[in-house]
Amino acid sequence: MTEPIRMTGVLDPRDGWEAEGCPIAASLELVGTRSAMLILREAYYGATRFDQFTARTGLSDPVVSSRLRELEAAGVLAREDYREPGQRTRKAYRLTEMGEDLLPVIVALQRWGNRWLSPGEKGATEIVHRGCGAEVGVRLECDEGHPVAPDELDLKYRPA
Amino acid sequence: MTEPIRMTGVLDPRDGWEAEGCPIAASLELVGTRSAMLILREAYYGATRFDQFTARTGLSDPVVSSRLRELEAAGVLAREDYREPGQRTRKAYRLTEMGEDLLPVIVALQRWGNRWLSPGEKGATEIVHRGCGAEVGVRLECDEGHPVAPDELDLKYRPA
DNA sequence: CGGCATCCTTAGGGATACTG
DNA sequence: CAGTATCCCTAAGGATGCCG
Repeated sequence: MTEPIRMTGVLDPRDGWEAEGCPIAASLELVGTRSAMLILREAYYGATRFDQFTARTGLSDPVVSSRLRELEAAGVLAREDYREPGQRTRKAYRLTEMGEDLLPVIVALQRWGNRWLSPGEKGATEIVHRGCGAEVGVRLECDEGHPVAPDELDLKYRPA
Repeated sequence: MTEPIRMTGVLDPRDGWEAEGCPIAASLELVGTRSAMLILREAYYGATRFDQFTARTGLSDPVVSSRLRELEAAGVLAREDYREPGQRTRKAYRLTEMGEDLLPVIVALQRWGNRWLSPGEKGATEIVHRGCGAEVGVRLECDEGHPVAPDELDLKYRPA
């Protein structure tokens, strides 16, 4: 065990972040459920139709129905009609830019689960770099393009 | 909206990943609750004592108690006694290596929430690179050190 | 201060059945 | 195929109270 990551720059811990202002809490309100995450996982894996989501997640119809509508309302998914030549109209759920931007969260969870919770290497999946074949993870980087170590983080609070 | 991220390399979608083998699902079993994430957030922000976790997360005592024990049992946190000179013994919860390794998940959620859910810029927090001051996010990278674009991902299934 | 036991409420989620 | 409505069960979480 190493030293805990230290974040500075907040005067009083009670000043604000634990409330609704916290973007982490806000994110969790929307995608913090198991069902939402599993549906997003399948969206990244290429699912677009209702029955694909139910079959591949193992979630029940009503749950998938609710989550899809919530995610659509929030702007994470977009529902569109599409018609292949000679086929009838179908519904497709596609990731929006907002939805795609969540990919690192899923990749980070995947990587962490594989590293620390893998039930004896069996039956697990791996996300790899196409071509290169190496497993893909996630790395801290600031908007200036610098790689960031865990102990170089500051927490900044923007008061209202 | 752009094209969905495509993952290839799995023959039959039903072949395995949706079940217990999925490391994402496994991760969610452990840290997929709001309370677990908020407690981890505070651990990264420097909290170590019981009352810090309750005060800063707004969670009730019993919930904090349960989550702390679960996270400790799983190896994410370690409980240790410490004694400052002249003080009585106190309990401290510290992140293990396994726990620190989850940091990218929290940072990714924070960044996503800030970008897409920000409630009007007010009262929110930001994680910045110390010194440089730029906001910190997360970036896909493979074990070979290559930066990875979202459309360069392959899903690999390792059967039992 | 640092918790756990108890009780209660609500949100997550499954089963079944029904509609366009 | 693509859902919705209803019903029910379980897990998440708050309030209160007690105890070392």
